[in-house]
Amino acid sequence: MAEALRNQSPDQTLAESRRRQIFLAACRVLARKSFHEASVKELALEAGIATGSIYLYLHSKDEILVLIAESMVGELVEQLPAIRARSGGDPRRELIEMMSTIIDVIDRYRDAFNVLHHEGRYLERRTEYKQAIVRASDPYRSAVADVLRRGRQAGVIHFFDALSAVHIIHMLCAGWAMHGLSLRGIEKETYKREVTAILEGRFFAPASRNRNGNGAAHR
Amino acid sequence: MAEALRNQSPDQTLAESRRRQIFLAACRVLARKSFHEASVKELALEAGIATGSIYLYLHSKDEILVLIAESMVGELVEQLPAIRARSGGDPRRELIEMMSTIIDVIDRYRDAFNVLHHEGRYLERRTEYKQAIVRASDPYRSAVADVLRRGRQAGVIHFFDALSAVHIIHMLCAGWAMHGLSLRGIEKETYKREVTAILEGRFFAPASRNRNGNGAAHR
Amino acid sequence: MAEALRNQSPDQTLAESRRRQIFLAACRVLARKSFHEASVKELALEAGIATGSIYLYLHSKDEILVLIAESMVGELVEQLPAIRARSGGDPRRELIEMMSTIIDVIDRYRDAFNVLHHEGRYLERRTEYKQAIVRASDPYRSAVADVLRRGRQAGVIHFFDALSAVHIIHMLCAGWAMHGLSLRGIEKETYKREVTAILEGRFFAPASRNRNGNGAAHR
Amino acid sequence: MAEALRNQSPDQTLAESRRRQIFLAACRVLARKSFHEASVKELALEAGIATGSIYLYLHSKDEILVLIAESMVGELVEQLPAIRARSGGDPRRELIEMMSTIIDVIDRYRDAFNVLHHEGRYLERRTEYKQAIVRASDPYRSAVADVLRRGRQAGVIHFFDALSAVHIIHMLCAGWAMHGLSLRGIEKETYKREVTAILEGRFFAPASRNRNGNGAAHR
DNA sequence: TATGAATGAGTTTTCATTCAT
DNA sequence: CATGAATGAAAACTCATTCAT
Repeated sequence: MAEALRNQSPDQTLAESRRRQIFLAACRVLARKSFHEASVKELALEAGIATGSIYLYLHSKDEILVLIAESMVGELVEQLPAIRARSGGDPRRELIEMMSTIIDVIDRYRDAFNVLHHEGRYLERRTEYKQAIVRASDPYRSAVADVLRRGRQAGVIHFFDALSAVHIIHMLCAGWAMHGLSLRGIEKETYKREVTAILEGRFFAPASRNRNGNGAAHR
Repeated sequence: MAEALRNQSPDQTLAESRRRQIFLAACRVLARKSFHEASVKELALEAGIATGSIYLYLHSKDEILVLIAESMVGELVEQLPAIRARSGGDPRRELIEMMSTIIDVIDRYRDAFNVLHHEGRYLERRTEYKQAIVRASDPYRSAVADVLRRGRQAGVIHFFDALSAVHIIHMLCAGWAMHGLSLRGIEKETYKREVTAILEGRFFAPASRNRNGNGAAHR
Repeated sequence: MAEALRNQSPDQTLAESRRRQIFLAACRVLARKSFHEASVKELALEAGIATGSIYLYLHSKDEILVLIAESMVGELVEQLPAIRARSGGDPRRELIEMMSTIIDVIDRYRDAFNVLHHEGRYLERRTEYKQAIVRASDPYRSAVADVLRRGRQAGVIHFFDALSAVHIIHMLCAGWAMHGLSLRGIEKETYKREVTAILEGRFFAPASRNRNGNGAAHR
Repeated sequence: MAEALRNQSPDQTLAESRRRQIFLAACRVLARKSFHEASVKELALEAGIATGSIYLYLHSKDEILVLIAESMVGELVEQLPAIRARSGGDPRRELIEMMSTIIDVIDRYRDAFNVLHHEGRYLERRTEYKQAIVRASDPYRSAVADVLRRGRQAGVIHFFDALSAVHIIHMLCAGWAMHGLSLRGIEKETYKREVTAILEGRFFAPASRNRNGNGAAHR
């Protein structure tokens, strides 16, 4: 790593490490309170820096949302090559594995993810942030879209509309983070298995087979 | 209508109609700004009443979230008997129709729904609101859980874990409201068709057919 | 006065009286500290209202400057008809009397005037305030410009450029408020007499009389 | 120049040159924003040094005001001997020439002058700065007072009170810097001519000549 | 019931100044 | 001498809530 940093100015390194510090602090604080309940003062305190120091690394409180997007997408993207390698060329397997990884990342930063998911919608409407948000989340959207496209080309994934399909995949992953009391106590692996089964077509019994009365869950 | 109200005290009638006024005003305001950007003053103005009058019908600003939950769930529940009647006894058809209706309601109050979905999580943590939120959303959760249970009993719907399944169904519906820029321009019906196809098992090609390279989308 | 207010809504009356309260408080506070040293909190406290209440009657702290301009110009304008009546139709006398009154008003709100004079320059550069400042000070500028114009027409006041002349008259009045330590102890009437003498042409001895060595001050 | 500096320690030379750098930077910045809007960071940046380095040459931000006073008065004082020489012994001519030079200096550093003129009043009240401000501006005050005194002795300049007279002369010069929108477009020379004419007694027509209806501007 | 002026705690953000390097 | 990251106090402004009318 020392090697990787050799090309960066010390300032850039410092800034990056401080931004990481702030991101992790935000995740901890957002587990306790909403974005609007959490004051900059509290975020800074949790990050171990002075209130004003936040503004050396961020232009505004709202930019924390951009920081969250960048950090989470970054962690996902890092793992994409390994996922692809593991999938043995089957886009279906690649999609399932990718979703599993997405759920893992979302689970790791669950509360920050929820905040980003909701508040990001308002940020997108403001011209100053729109570009930053889109740029930050693009690698994620693209990766999912790409697997789906390859799956369709190979004839193993079927969908009508690519944008809708990407969004639905996203919602199935996001779902893990978004339950309130209703999913309390469910294991993450249970959730993953359920989602996988749906995508693999085991949710509804086939109409033709219905008469057989084959009621065994998930053949 | 005068007849329908005859059993209620005049006070309850007025209160109900004012709450409806406030709910509809909140929907309009929340289309423009987030819950925290929208002030009570603005909500009252939009509802055509004085700032202070809000507190005659609501205990606090946060209670607007409870009001939103009650109003939306109420509108869904009204239609459940008709859906059931239309489904001809097939829980699969009933589920698809129910989801279509849920998406319609969510679409009608899209912004209020998003706010409720996000902020509700924080409300649930506060003991004063927990009960109210759960009570308000229970008819919705129950209705979905019930169809799934009947579908499983009939052997036509398969899932491992009931809570997860209910939640996933919810997320697939909620997904329609939660897209930001990414789904701009997609028709609601396109989205519904995509979701239905996934539940009906047409998303992944069956493993056996994979080798054939059958690339036709959605057989 | 009760009669004069009969046409105004109570709200307008309340707002006007609160604005007067704030203006007078600002004058007192600005005698102690500069505009930037004086916080809104302190201004409100001095006016006997809560911090936030300032914003019920003013859009921003900067609008206090507009309020000062309006209040001071208002007090001057009230007296213009009487001055004119007293002047017996001689624009020279009218100008001298008008300047005396201006100096009196400036003296009454000396510190507020200094602040307005300085900070107003920055306010003028901001489009949101430019119009308000110009509108507020226009009656003052116009009144001075008008006397000068009439004096020139009557052949009793001589100047090259009207704008410069108005500004110089203003500076001679403003001068009374702007001394720091240097004029400490001088009487206002002494200052007025000095200014009057200059305008009446007694400052420089006429070139022809120079040789006489007539050193008597102000023949 | 190397010769001229031979007597100074190298430190003083560096400090002097840095202070000049800072003064000129302040003039540029104060043309854009007020003293309170201009941050030390911006002043340092404009001067081409680091933020913290300002404090090697100045004890505080407020001391910039003292620096401005010293620098401007210094530039005026340099030219006093030449003015005196040119005036041929007539204090009236000397005063007019001195005012012309003062207006030139003020015009050169117009924005810095305005800031000094206003903020200086608050600095004078603080014991730590009072002496410095008085010491810095004294050569200016004294020079004007001296010409007036000589003019009075020679019987060619008439005034009642010396302090008032000095202040009025100052205000007439300062006036050039202090116009806002009202004097936009007026030439400096027009302004000087107007001021000179007033001091030379051509502003009001003599009472005796009034009847003649002599309306020619400035005989 | 209805109003909306009043409150003051709490928010985000800025910035003069310090000090380790 | 020079730097600029770090500090934390203080500022302007907002707004949920109350209450006299």
